[in-house]
Amino acid sequence: MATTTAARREARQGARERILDTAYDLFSHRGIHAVGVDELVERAGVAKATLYKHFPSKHALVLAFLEQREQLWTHGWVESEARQRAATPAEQLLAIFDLFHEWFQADDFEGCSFINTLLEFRDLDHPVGRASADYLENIRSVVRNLALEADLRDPDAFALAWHILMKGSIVQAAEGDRDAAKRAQMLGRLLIEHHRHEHGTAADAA
Amino acid sequence: MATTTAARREARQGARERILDTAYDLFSHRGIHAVGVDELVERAGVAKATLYKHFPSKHALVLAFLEQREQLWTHGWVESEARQRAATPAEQLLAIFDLFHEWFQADDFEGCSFINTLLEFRDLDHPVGRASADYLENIRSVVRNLALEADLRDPDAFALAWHILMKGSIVQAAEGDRDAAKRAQMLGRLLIEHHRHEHGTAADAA
DNA sequence: CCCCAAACAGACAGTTCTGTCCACTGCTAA
DNA sequence: TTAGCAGTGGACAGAACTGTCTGTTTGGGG
Repeated sequence: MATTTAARREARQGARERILDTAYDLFSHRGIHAVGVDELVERAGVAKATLYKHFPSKHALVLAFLEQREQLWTHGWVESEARQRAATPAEQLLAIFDLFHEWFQADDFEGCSFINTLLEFRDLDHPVGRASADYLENIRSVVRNLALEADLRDPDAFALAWHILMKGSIVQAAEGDRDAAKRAQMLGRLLIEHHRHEHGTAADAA
Repeated sequence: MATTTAARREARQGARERILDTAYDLFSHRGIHAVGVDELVERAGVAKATLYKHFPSKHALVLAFLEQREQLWTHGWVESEARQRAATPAEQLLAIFDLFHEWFQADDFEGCSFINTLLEFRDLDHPVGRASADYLENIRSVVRNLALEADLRDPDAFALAWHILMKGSIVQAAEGDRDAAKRAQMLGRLLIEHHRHEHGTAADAA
């Protein structure tokens, strides 16, 4: 009953994909340690030995999940949607928070898997923690590129500050604040204004 | 060797305190699930039965830890230090990020236990997740009071936005950005300016 | 037709975790 | 002196976890 014939046929033509897709669903919504290998293989309709043939360990599967998350979330969703939804780079940056606003309304809102996984492992030396931090850095890279295109002053500092807004709003959404994206967007407007070239870098007085 | 006679004498005059202190250290630095009861009782120099006499379960101990965290961190550190370090309420708000800056330089930086625990349990219905979210709300309450004293416009919205900066900078510090507090402070200045009464609430144009 | 590679189910080892229990010890107060 | 109480150390049950292994099934290419 757990694995129907149909599921099996599916499995035949891509056990690895089924495993990775299932891992994506489970890991992103419930975290790493809360999902056991037994549950994972059952949900994927796959034998345990098959999982361990495709992935040498659970950690290796976690790394593959994070890579998938970057493809689907960072690039496939945030970057591409933000670029499509607005005309100018500055508006594209702000559009990130329009996306977030829709995301935060979801009942099964899962948060940022890179933040979640990093805090779950809490060790930048561990391969999984390291990978999480690296993928977060790649998000900043997307932001930095938009900042460059928008001709903003000091794109590196801008991206770091902008990312604080992104992460802060995501964590706040996990707390239950459905309007967190709107607040972050307002702050984003102030930040963009602050990084306009016309804007002086000089002292803001005491 | 694990429990010296001195440790034992200590235990005698306050086993509960020793357990809670040890839980505070271990849970705040390594998270909840990563710390087992066996390790905890050994580090506390206490018998397992003693722990379960004072706390009916590990979850109950986690709740006591979170309460302790609010006392020591939220009120005993953030609130009281911020109020002492500056004269005006607006400067006291900004002083929060001076505190954070010092905090972020620590080699054993542990992050915000309320965020960490909330994301670890990822369930606002679970008592531990609920408590974490509640304690985060209490942090906002501290911010809101300072905003009121600073006579800022819409203290509730201000506190929510300000908290995004606090949490975002903490997560970014966990990634390794030691200057995250400075960036958040700069955003904080913009936010305070935006909430000054003289500042118009009216449309910011399209 | 038949063989082989891939996937199957599921038992198993070994560890780790929470929580319970029991017999023993030492201090303190009546 | 003695009774009570708080704590000790360690064994134990029961569950859950990762990873291994055995033997079986199945479908497609030579």
